[in-house]
Amino acid sequence: MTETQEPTRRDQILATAAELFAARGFHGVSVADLGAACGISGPALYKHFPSKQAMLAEMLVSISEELLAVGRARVAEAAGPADAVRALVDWHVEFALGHRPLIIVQDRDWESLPEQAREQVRRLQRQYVDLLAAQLLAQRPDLPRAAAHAAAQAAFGLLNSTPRAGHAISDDALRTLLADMAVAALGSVT
Amino acid sequence: MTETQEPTRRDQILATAAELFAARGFHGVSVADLGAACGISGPALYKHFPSKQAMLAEMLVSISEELLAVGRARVAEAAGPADAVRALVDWHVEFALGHRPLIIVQDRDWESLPEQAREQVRRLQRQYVDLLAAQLLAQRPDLPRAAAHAAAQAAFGLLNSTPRAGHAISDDALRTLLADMAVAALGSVT
DNA sequence: TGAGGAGGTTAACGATCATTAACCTGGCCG
DNA sequence: CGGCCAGGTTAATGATCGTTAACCTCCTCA
Repeated sequence: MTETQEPTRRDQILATAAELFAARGFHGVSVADLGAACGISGPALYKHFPSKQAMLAEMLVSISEELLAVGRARVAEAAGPADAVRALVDWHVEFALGHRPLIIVQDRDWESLPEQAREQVRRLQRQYVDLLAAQLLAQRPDLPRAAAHAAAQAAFGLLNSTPRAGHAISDDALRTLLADMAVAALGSVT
Repeated sequence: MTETQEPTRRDQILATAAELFAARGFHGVSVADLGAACGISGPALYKHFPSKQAMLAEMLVSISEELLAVGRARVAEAAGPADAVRALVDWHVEFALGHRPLIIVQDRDWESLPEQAREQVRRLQRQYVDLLAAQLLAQRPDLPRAAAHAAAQAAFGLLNSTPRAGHAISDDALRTLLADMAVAALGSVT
């Protein structure tokens, strides 16, 4: 019952789609390209997804949901605000390093989503940023809310620079480098 | 001789193009849209630019050149590495706040550039990041080059989160918030 | 056995777009 | 005066692309 599901065909398609979208942009990949990369061709994708936009929507909604859900769980487990900040940063950098293409697509191509999914993703992302902002406010109650929100957003901007980086540095080194930088940046907010 | 040139028609077109590209993405703006936003219509743009891609190229190459040139000047004026880091961060945040659309377009749509311009922008951006990385290395000679480079890139990722922020916070407050965060983040790199 | 659906295929359609063609117009200069 | 050219216009072109249609072929299972 709790065994891990083997990856379905849809998941494989989504994974290669994420890589192609990350590399060339949503509009830079045709369904023919995408099909070819999956070993099938063009219109066969429509047996699995109703449209090209639906693929983008599915991948972006699901990662936004996962980021938020796990983020909330980590905050709940934390001993206090400082602990929670560290936990959120660690979670985000762990996710970003493990899913580089998705991170790239999420902050480059979210505007190509259909209206409904775009709103959903925006709402999830906003809740996710607010999760971090709330911990900053818990630490420094006199911090203006707008400043806390901007600081949280800036921290994620730092962490999301990850996937664009070359591979001249090991993942482990990059992980601690980025996490330390983000925590230091957030610590400087008064 | 040294008087400031009045903005030419081309510049006005580039400015509105930057705003439209930032709002909807390079592929999300048709030449008809862009013409309409300029008060002329569609093909008239070809009296000023040889192609739509050429507009993108001109704006991205020129801002990359300006960022690098001024960045070098600020470093040259600086008293030492720590001073240079602060100067580079201040310069970048000043530029980013003053040219939000260009910053958005630069890191979202640079892949839509024609081959030649893309290489040129990549080279300029790399030199710009190296400018900051070099100051970090001057401060901490035993820092691995790859780590310095990654740290510099992360700092710019933080600063470039600026333009996407809502306007709930004043530009002045945002300027110092981001600059302090970036400096703190860079200071944490050992 | 044989019906049916899941998952392919290729061909065609319709829309959108960047770009070009062909043409117009008003102001500047010889 | 008269021609030219900078800077517009609208209409046509050609390519690309997402999507649909029509058809095929196993595999499953009653």
